[in-house]
Amino acid sequence: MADPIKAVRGTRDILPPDSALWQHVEQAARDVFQRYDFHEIRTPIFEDTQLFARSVGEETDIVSKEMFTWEDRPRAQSEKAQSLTLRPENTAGVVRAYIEHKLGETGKLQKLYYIGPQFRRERPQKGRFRQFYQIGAEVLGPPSAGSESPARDAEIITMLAQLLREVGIRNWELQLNSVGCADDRARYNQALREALAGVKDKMCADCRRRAETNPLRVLDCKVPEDQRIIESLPKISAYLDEPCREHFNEVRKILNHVGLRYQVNERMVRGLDYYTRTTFEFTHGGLGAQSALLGGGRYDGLSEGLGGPKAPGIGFALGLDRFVLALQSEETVGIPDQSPAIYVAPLGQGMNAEAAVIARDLRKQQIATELGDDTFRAKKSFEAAERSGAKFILFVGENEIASEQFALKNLKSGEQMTVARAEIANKLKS
RNA sequence: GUGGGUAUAGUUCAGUGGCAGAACGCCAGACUGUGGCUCUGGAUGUCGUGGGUUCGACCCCCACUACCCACCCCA
Repeated sequence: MADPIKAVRGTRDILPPDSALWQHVEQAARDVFQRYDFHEIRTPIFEDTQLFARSVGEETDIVSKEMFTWEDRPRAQSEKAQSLTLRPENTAGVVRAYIEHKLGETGKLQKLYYIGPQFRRERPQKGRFRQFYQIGAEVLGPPSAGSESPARDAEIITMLAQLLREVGIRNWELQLNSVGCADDRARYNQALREALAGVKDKMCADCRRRAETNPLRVLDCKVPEDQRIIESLPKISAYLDEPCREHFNEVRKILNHVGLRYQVNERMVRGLDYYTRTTFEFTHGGLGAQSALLGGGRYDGLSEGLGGPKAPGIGFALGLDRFVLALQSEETVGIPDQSPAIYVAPLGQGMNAEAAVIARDLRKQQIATELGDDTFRAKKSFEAAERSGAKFILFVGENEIASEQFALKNLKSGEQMTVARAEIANKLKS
């Protein structure tokens, strides 16, 4: 026999009953988004490779080594070959759609959310997959619509805290930072580079390398011996210009006022080039090394970088895979019960047809119903009913059909009653 | 891309250089209209793949593959 085909590395199947947990998170997100006036956008799963190169950044790990990219060969003389890429994140696609459909011309603030798979060709580990799922939201629009306001930053972060609460994740921490505008970051990068030149020889091998390639990454180092040196390096806050400083202060002021706990972490570094000003990350203790539950930030120059109008924005992406892991690590949250309310058991020859009518009618009345078949004895029906998780079992036999009175039994309590055909649904609802 | 760990029944896992195991689960019967208990019986399988050592390898050696964890990076 030929070798069976398996799911490719870094991909997986989400099976019942786990899929119920995924639906629970997705539903909670849609509910919260609705209340904050966010609306769903669905963008393509693959895009022109250039979209990600120009937004996420050519030099980032994501673009330089983690994308699934292929050449789409021309199929007619008139077609040109095009480099396509499975989306490694969704913000670029949303901003592309914003530009393409001239959403800025409406003058209205766009508040958009998405739910869907993303793809990065990384080595899989706990909480990290090659096909993974993100829920995200973006607020963007022309500055006249208020897109630049710190109120938007605070609103998004407040919404996330509410989402976490409603999903049932308790054990989280919020870290906040401002990376300033492009000029601020350039000056800070320069300052870091100079400061590191003197001390990097005393640091770990990774830091020595990062001091050259990407000084910001040094701040992320976890080697204990390096921490004192890192503490002595210049802080980003000292390099923010006045408008950026004020913006960040206002975000913090609002968050303080709504009573959200957070930590300013000047060492929090995010790996996408488009972030400006506010950046944030919610972390969770139950996730192993990949502790970031969700992350996001402001991207005031992204639209222009993609050839669009000025359209400041802020957004986030949360890792659905990691949300589910976090939920599973907090024992208080169980898998939602999706079992049927009733198991309809035909008893004896020729009862399948009668049972099918009853099951159809129950389902019409919004009762989740499982239907057996008449190859089973009564005992087998009970066993199948138990396995289905149904709370009730209904027997459909010759006696019942003749009398129009049905035996309805509560599988948990053992209580049994006789009910008329028309009353079955009512009994279940009561 | 680098490092470490693991690979035996549907699942969780024991195991020994000489017959392939347990628990749970599954199937059948006792028991063809009222179960959950019990009893009896049954099937669990390329011991990840390929090679080597050996009279003999699931076990020792080598290679490969897959999965897990970590680095890196991120959600």
